[in-house]
Amino acid sequence: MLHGSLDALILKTLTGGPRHGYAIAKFIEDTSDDAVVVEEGSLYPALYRMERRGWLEAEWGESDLGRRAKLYRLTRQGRAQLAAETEAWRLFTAGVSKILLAQ
Amino acid sequence: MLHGSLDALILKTLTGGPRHGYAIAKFIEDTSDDAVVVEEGSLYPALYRMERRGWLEAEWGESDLGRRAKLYRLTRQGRAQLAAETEAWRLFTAGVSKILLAQ
DNA sequence: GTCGTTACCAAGAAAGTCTTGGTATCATCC
DNA sequence: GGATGATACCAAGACTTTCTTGGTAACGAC
Repeated sequence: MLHGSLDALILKTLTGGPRHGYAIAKFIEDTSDDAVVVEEGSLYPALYRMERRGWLEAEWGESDLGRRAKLYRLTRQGRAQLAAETEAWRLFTAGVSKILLAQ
Repeated sequence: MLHGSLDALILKTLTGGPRHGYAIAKFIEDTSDDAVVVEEGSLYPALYRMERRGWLEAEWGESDLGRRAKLYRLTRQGRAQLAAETEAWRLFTAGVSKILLAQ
């Protein structure tokens, strides 16, 4: 259950430099202490979608272990999208918290 | 964009006593300062779904203004569901925040 | 030589939400 | 007296995201 936050999480992960899909998922899971789990069936469609929209660019390269991997990096549009989604997320969760966590 | 939080928001709203659909939506919008907007096309399907699952019970009655309205109230199962969803939401948003709001 | 990890991809199903439309009553304002 | 806005409900279908399940392949460890 990613609740529409996956795009922002991927974009944010890539602010640390280019990464391949598998590494992005691992970063999100590790950093969130497994509170956020990214299934591959969610991850790759999200990457294609975001590349198609111009938020990411991909090229084939190698992983740290020397294996074939597709490396994604942020575009300028991706950075703008991240800023917008982060602010929207902040506002939305603040609104939900006012209701859900009251009392 | 409700990101799967609508069920929990409705359940929480009903802890304040029985309300009809329109009043639930207004409460959520007002309490969140319009950060969370509930479209009717999202609201009513959610209410049916939750009634079908035994989280809510409905009966016809009157609104504050004396108009015909269907009043929903929480069941015991609904309370349990609210507790579970609230905790899941808390954990999930904490995980997302660790990534998205870092730096 | 099987298992776990790394790495990618495809197809279809499921779920939730949104869009658009409809019904009806009542109060207010021009 | 007619339009508008608010209150209150409902239906149908489209859309998007996510999940499930399956597949390919290479590598190391046991």
